[in-house]
This record gives sequence, structure tokens and C-alpha cells, in this order.
Amino acid sequence: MLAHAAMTDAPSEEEVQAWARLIRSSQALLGALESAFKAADLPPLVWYDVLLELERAGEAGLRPFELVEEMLLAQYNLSRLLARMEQAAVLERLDCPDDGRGQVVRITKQGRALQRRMWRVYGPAITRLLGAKLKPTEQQQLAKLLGKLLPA
Amino acid sequence: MLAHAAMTDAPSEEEVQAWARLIRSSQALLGALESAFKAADLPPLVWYDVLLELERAGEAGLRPFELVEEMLLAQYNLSRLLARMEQAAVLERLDCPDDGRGQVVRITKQGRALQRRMWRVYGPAITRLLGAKLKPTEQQQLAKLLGKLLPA
DNA sequence: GGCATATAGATGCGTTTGCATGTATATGAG
DNA sequence: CTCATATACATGCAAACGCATCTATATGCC
Repeated sequence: MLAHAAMTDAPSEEEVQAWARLIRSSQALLGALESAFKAADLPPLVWYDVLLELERAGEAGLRPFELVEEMLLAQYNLSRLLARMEQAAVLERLDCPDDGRGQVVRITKQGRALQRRMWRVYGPAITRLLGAKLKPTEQQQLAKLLGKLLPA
Repeated sequence: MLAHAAMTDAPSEEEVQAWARLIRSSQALLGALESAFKAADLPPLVWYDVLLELERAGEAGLRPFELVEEMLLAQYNLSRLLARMEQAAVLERLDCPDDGRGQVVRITKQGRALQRRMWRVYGPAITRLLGAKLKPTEQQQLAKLLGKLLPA
């Protein structure tokens, strides 16, 4: 998948291998998960992420810009995603009382229902794709290592 | 990013955390890499992957279906990707002598040049995003753990 | 207050993706 | 040889994405 000999300041074999496997495995697992959602006639993963954030935010809801910050999603993509999800009645967008430019997004009852239905696919998929392949110790190791890659 | 209490057969905390970090970190790193390509006026990562496979295949080239098997890419996406890349003259598609339905794809001189230009961005990005964050031992650990997730 | 600048969110437009299906050649059964 | 089926690749169409930009409101400076 990678590697390219003879190049000054090239990354080491170890770096490249770790990189390649990170990309490959995440793609493979994500692909499998999205397939599972589709097979169950459910929307894509990003819907679950939004619903989860909103569910956690509770009655107060969240501002779209907060969602942009928490999720790895471009502003214009979130804008249109929220429009689709509102269309599906899984969330509602209210005018923000404190800021005339903004809005507050809140999960609906149907949203919570969808979240639960998605989790019934998501949870088992995690177990099948990751939990079944790594011992608990290894899961912790992996999480720890990946954590070091995270913020920047 | 995940977790959802009270659900039978729910994955464990460790599973969920490892999963979440895998998704998040790969997204973050991939995003940073793609940004680096764009900033350097280079095409997206998938172009590099194709060029690398073709470069490895040498004069003999590769059949599109072989690329589909090696890369994690849908057939119709590859078909159009190859069309764009042919348009950019970084590869050529020849009728396959052995199979009238098929074709043989070969990297061009310009393709090799592009591959090198991309690697000049890619290599340092790997070092910056992964190599600088993990010690060599950790890189090997990570690769090993991710390897267990791979085939299925 | 008045104006320059920053921030929240939406949107037009071109590109890419996903899905279903289409076309053409290959392969195997009889 | 013929026909049914399978495989290789392409493509029409709709949905989603990326980019640049737009509108509207907020904020800070004078």
C-alpha cells in the first residue's frame, strides 16, 4: 500500500506500516459498518454521531457550530446534514433566542428511537469487528496508542 | 463519540473506546493528509494508491479488477477514477490482448513523476502525523494490533 | 450611534460517490 | 455449435461533497 525506497527523509518502515494499517483497517471496518447500516435500512454512521451528541446535550440542544467543533465535519456539510435530518424529523431546529444568527438543534422522540435502532446494529458491529479480534488488554493498548495520535 | 448505557449485549467500554479512537484518529490523520495534498496542488490520496500499485506492477500493468481487489474501492468508482487519471495522462488504458472485455492499465512517465511529487508530501506527512507521535516500539505495537483487525 | 470586522449559518455550482443497470465478451453445459 | 450464465467494465441518475460565496446578525472601535 505504501513504501517508496530511495528517498531522503523518508519515513521509516515502522511508520509506514503503522500508517498503512491504520488507514486500511479503519476503511475496512467503517465500510463493514456502513454496509451493516444499509442492510438494516438505516442511515449512515454520521447520523448516529449527530444523534448521540444531541441526545447527550439533552433539552438544551446544541448550536450547529458546537457540533462542527465536536465532530469532524465541515460547516457546510453539517448544515445540509441537519436539513436532511430535520426533514426526517429526527431533530428540530429552533431559532436561537440569544443569537439572531444562530439556531438550536434538539433531538426529537423519533430521533431517540432512531438512535436506539442504529445502536442495535452499531454495538454488535463493534463487537464483531473489533471486540472479537482483540483481547481486552489489547483493546486498551490500541486505544492508548491511538490516543497519542489524536489531538495534534 | 460513542457509548450508550443500558443495552444488552452492548460492547464493553474498552471496545468502544478503541473503536472510537480508531475512527477519530484515522479521520483526523486522513483529513490532514488530504489537506496537505491540496495545499500542494496535488490530487487526493487515492491517486497515489493507484499510482503505487501500477508502479509496482511495472510494464505488465494491471487489470482494473485486480486494482479493485487490492484497493478498497468499488468497481464503478475505480472505473471513473481511471478515466480521470487517464485524462490527466498519468496512466494509459490499453485493450487487453487476452480478454476482449478487459483492459490493461499502465503507469506513464508523467504518472511516475506525479507519484514522486506526491510522495514528497506524503512521506513527511506520515512522519509528522504518526512518526513524531509514537516511538518506534509503539509504531510496531500499533501495526501489530491493527493487523489483527484486518482480514476479517 | 456609525462603521469595520468577525461569526453563524445557508447555498449555487461543479465534482465525486452510490446504486442500479447496461453492454460486451468469456465460459461451461448440453 | 448454442444457449445460459458469469465476468469485466461503463454509465445514467440521484444524492452527497467541496469550494467559494452570500446573507444576516454580532461585536468592537471610534
